[in-house]
Amino acid sequence: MLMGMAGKELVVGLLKKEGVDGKLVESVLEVPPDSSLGDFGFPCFVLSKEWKKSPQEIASELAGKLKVGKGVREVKAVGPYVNFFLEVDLVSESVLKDVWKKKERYGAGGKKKGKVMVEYSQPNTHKEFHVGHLRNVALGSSLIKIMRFDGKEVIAANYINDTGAHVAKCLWYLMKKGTKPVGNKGEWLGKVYVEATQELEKDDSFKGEVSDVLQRLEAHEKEMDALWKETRQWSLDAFNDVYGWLGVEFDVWFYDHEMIEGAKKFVEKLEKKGIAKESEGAIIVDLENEGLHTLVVGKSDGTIPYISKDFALASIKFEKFMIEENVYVVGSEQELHFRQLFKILELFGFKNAKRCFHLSYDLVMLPEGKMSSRLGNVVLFSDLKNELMDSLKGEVEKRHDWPAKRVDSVAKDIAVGALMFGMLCQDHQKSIVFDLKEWLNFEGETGPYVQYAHARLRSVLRKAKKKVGAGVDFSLLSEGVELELVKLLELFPSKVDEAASSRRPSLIARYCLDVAQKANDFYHRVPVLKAEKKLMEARLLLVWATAQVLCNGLSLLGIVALDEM
RNA sequence: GCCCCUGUAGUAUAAUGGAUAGAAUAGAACCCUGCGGAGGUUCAGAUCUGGGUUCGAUUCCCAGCAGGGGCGCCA
Repeated sequence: MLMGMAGKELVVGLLKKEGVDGKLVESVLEVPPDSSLGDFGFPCFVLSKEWKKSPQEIASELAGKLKVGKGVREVKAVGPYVNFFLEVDLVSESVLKDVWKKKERYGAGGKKKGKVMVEYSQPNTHKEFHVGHLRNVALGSSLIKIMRFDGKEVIAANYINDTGAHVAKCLWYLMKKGTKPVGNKGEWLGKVYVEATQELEKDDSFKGEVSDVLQRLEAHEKEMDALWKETRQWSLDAFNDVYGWLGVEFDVWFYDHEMIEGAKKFVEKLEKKGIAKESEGAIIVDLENEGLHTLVVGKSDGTIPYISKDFALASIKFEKFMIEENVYVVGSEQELHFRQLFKILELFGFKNAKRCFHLSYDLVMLPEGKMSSRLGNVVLFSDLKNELMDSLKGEVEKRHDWPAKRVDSVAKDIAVGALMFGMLCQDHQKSIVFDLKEWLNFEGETGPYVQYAHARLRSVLRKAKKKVGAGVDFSLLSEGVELELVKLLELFPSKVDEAASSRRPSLIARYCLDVAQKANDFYHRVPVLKAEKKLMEARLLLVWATAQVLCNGLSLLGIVALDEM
């Protein structure tokens, strides 16, 4: 990166001498699509008006005048572009030495001001955990890793939905049927909830019974409270199993039931400030002028709706945790909800209300359509996990004669790799169509593909039986594929920066794929261990650096870079 | 009805307004006496429609069409 900048400066300097504005050059200078075209390209369109010539003429004129030397090996006009070729060993030396020096910190950004809280996962207790929820967990956990690596202080938060109608429905059915849990209690509870909703659809008269349960719950009736606590814990245990398996962590846990009092107080303050008012027995906030409709912040039966609890939670985040930036990872169907929430926080007067951000993502769909618990076509996380593990254990056993424990552990790392990568490699604004067959196929653009590329590089390093060092002859790395690989490695720090500031983990996933593809290309075309000694040393360093960058990139996605698989 | 998001090979996707739209899967043909075939090589295949802005549009703007989501007491 450092020397990449220096290379850019050399080019800027050369063009400045010919009377081209330096800042202009910096803003438009680009990397050609194919490295055979050069290391940097200057598009001459921008000068066309000022110089009153066609871009092609300008390009050839400039290329003729510019002098080669001092790190710049060649200047060539290609159509409307002036392309620059840098001294190759200059680039590889700076990049590879940089990776060598920083190792697992290569790509990390400097410390940045401003405490951020990222809230994600937010599961409902008493409900099933399916692959749709996995997308949220992948996005949130990866974003946090990326932002931290980029230098931000980030608090990872979970917000458990442990009260409300869904809990009442589940407990109502549980009591009605009097069934006892079998197997994983949390998962079993999720199935009870599905049965409950199906039962409710059959007969309208059950609604009264459920409403009765809800009221007894909110009144903290002793017996009901005990059942709530017990069953809630089953769900929490199940969630923690999932988080543990995925290697996902939270710094703080908030619970829906803890927000009720604060929510009531907040709504009172809203009324005092004249932001909220009474209407038809309910308390509402009119945001019609903002184009955000009218919303209910206090129900006519005296209970508190979902959004008001978010007021209370936001107050805690701003006042107790003193955060400056507030990120919510939540599905796109709640976009209006968050626009309303942020607007009210702003009207209320929170200074950092403008620094609230809803990272919305689209649904995980099935080939036949939307997933729906009601219709029973949901892919449960646990089912997917088990299928993946079965398939992967078989694959690992085919290749290695390892003890069962190691097979298990490696299969798990690959399974997590497949899941996380699958959820992250695509833009979050687009829906993911979930096809189990494809998720069990580990070829192509998948996590295991990247992990495999890494494992092969590590294998070369193992077999070399020679210490890798940075004191090599960099000019020996002259093959096209070697230089392309070096240039890809050079990009990593800027990719991290871009992914963090645009909050797009998918950029890191795509980048890992690019590096893995190039690494495979290199692996097939260029022999390392059979090369002459000096050349082998240089190539070993490149292999080592590539593995390091893949490892750094994968870890930002929550994926283990395996040495053997 | 109004608001938001998305339209790229058969399928699912990538591309700060720039060079030949890049990969993947499925299809066809190949490569283990070459550092791990969970690989690699070759062939074939795509920007919803119509306007506009621009030297230049997959990208930005407008209008349509198609799909998804949302719109005062669900979360």
